[in-house]
Amino acid sequence: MYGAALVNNPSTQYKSCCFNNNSRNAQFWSTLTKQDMALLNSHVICHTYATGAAIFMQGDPCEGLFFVERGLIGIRKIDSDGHSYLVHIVGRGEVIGYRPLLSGQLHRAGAEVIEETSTCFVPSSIIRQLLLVNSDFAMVFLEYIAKALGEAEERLFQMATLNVNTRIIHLLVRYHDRWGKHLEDGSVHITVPITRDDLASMIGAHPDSVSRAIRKFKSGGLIKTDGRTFRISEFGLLTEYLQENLPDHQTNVSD
Amino acid sequence: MYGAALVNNPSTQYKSCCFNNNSRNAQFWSTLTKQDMALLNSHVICHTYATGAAIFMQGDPCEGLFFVERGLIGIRKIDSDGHSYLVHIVGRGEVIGYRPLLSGQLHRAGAEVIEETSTCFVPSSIIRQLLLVNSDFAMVFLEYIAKALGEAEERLFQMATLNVNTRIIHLLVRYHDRWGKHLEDGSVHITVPITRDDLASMIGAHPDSVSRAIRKFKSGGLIKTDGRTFRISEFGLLTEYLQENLPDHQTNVSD
DNA sequence: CGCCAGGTTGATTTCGCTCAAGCAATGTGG
DNA sequence: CCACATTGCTTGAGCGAAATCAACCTGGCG
Repeated sequence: MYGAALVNNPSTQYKSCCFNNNSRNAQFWSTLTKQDMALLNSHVICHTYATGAAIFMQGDPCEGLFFVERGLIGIRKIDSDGHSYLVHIVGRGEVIGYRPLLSGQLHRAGAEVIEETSTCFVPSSIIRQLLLVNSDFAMVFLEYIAKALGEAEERLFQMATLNVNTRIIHLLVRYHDRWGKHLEDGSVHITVPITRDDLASMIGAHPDSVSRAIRKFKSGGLIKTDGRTFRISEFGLLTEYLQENLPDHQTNVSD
Repeated sequence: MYGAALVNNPSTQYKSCCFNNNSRNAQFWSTLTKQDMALLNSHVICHTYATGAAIFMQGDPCEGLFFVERGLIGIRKIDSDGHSYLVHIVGRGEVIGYRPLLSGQLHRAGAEVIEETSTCFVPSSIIRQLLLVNSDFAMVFLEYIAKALGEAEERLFQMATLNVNTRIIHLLVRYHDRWGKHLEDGSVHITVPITRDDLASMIGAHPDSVSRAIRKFKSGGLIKTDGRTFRISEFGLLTEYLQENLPDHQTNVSD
């Protein structure tokens, strides 16, 4: 499941799989020179994981960084009583493992595959080397992590000030922006294949409450559901809900 | 209140105030070369703010970074209805403004002075220049922001899973670690001069609930209070509380 | 003195958690 | 192919934590 392990398993290795110029990768790797790219490509280990596979485990030391070429990954935290919380969902074009890599800490959560995923693993030492020799690359990284920090703080603020219903709507809006499939009839389908339990843990609520909230939204005509697919016919209704239904008089500020 | 403004006000300027080798600064600036330091010192603007002053306002563009030489600063967010939330307290040796600087976003919260504060302001352009020419400096910055991200995610997790009482204890523990004054009798005094309302907003609760929780802790012998000072005679009692009183079966994991 | 902001407390209501039951879809073994 | 277990999800009823509302207390301060 690990870079280190993969090195010893030639059958899983193939290189240079993702560092060509595809648009989502560009953001991250565009600053690399030919030499940098050569270094990267000589150490990258690409691998495809089946649904359910573990990419790394909570508590593991961080061996490097995984660039997500394709697929969907869940970042999960488990507490001492075995309760499990999904804290992030990571998809195509994103990177995981950078926080522990840069802070020198252990993985504080595990990564598991939600949908078949192809990743490009780059060992910590190579990333550090690239950061040191290529300052533009370091700047891109700084910007990336600064934005991640902004998002985390925004979520923190929402968790502190919004009630369950509103948090669900916010989650739906985020899902919509990231994974919404716009159909010809103007409606949007969002399919995120996680259980209600995981969905609930993402917003800090219990599955029962989520169920009730969703029922309410359905009866209110905000959404339709079919299993794990949400259908939104009019996106405006969601944002309208946030405007009208200010549980603590909340609205988004200055961003 | 601003770097830009300060430039036009010679009376408030004085330079090279903080970039000598004092231990808390070391973390951040130790990687700078003499040339870097010269550049930094030729552009740094140091200033002392009185209690209540605004260092920057929510929604402002980010002009640079403030290194906190001394004092205490509150980071405050205000929503569209005028509700105010204290989201951070920043003290000596810490830095504010780096997130919007690096992400290229506006300030999403304002900074106000809680206790008389001396800051060293460095314009964005200089920081960016230093990050580009000195890769060790960039690495220190990456590590700093990665740790900040880790803390934000930890708080997010706690906000989602812990009840009000436990969140207060966690806040007290954090205060203890950062600002606890250890007295000769073994007790620890924590004085953070913010209102109960601000304290409540920091943990996502209402002042009434905080009041009740504190009363409970007092009657349970966990803490004593005198205005805005908390007295902790035995720190172990706090951590014990967290162990025994697992509202959602929580304990800290893997960190 | 009266006023006001900050703080505490009590009474009441609301929200969301807990627990338990039921249901549909899927899987499994006879 | 059916009986049965399992898993994911929903729903209802009851309860507890925390918000809300209102009263009151205290210490500055004009």
